[in-house]
Amino acid sequence: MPAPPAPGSTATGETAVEDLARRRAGRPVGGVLDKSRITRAALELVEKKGYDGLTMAALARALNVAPSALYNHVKSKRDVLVLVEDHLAALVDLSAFDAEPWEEAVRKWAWSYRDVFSRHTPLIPVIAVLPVTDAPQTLAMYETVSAGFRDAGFPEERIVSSIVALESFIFGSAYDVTAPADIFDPGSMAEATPSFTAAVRSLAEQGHERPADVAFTLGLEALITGLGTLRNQVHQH
Amino acid sequence: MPAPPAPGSTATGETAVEDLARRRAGRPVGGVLDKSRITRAALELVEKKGYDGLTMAALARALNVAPSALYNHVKSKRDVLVLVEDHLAALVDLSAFDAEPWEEAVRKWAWSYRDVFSRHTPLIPVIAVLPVTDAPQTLAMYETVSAGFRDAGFPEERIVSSIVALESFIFGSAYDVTAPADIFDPGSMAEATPSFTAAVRSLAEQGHERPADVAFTLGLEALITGLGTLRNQVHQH
DNA sequence: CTCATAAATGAATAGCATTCATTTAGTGGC
DNA sequence: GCCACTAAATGAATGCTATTCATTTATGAG
Repeated sequence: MPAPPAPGSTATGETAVEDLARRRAGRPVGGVLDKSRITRAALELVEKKGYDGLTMAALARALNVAPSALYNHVKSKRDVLVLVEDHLAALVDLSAFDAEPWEEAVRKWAWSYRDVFSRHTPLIPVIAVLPVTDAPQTLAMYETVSAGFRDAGFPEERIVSSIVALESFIFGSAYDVTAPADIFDPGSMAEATPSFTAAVRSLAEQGHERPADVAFTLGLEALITGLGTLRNQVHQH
Repeated sequence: MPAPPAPGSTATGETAVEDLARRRAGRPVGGVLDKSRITRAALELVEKKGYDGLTMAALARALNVAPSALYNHVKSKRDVLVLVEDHLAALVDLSAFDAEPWEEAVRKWAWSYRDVFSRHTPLIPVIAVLPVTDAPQTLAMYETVSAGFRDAGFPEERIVSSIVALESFIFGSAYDVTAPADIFDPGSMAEATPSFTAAVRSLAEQGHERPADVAFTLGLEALITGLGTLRNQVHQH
């Protein structure tokens, strides 16, 4: 039976011990795989070719390896997506939970979270149902955010639900960013939909911001205000 | 050049004229395709075998037809998904926009919308970036909801953004419904994440409702309250 | 009766994730 | 210094997938 992940293991599942052993082995350049290298290559591939270009074959090719070799390190393509997701989770800005008031901390976290995953929407169906155990960096994010909610005076039993509500809004909003600009143009159906057509036109006329940003601001501020009323005490500092 | 869709065309793109012509043709049972039949078969297939079972081959088989025959009626599999999506949009409950106050109308719409698509999450990436022109029933839903917001006193230029914000929350929440029950179990990482672990435990202890429903209620009520403040007049009736 | 057209066929293509028996190479034990 | 064990790579093969295309079939109009 394999030992549980060592406490010092990184997000990609590599331990310092394994790494050292590998280094001592003195293998020539290229051809040697590990989860960290797979993650890095997958991310580069996605940035270069998009998620359609992220295939097991292409990933293997980028690593100078046969496709089947990948399966010694991940058990499916989904595993690769999880590795990428967890790497991205570490990029989400949590700094405001240190010093700033709850409202501002949530605001910065949410915007950063949305921005990161709006460039990686194919991961959203994966994250949304991903057990936190499989994604240590994502779990670390939840820990920081949970602590922020607790310190802000949220009752313990409402913290997870509040975070889930925000996260749901964030995931949905990440899609909006990638939607085509004319997604709401009713075209030839305009006469049949007068109220909607007028509303779309009205937004277009005075909108200078990106429409997705307007909606995100609107929803996020509503959520911050609404969820904020759950607090039973003010964050002192 | 083909004529634009007739005014009387249905959600599935069939006209009464075409239908009549087909009926007069008196073809034997089975083997004859149209968008309506394709949509119906796709929906049945999804309900029986899930979205993994919805392949062009399986769909053709259900219709007693060669896979390539489908491409005379849809130009890609995505088109099939759009047909299904638009059929589902017609199932969303809009009745409360007739008589009930704005808050209650939005509440019923949102719950219904989430429930319908929580059983069809693979469609979410498709809907989220789908031009409304391609989905008449979906567009009809937007018209009803827009009119409801207008009548409730929303300024015209904020209506679309408010709906988008709600929709984003709804799509994200639809994923939550399908998530495994133990998705937040920190497992062996519990000691490393004390705040989060305590919050998860606290929710589990007193939760009788489905966790996804608690989060949805929390977020939805916050959004209704928050967005409601945009109104400059009360809905009289 | 003829012709144009819509719609179905079946074969072929290219790509996909994944499996498996086999080979290679490097490490720890003796 | 050899032997055995194991981790990791290979390359071929499998069974899917959506999609295309030249060809055939059938239907209704003129």
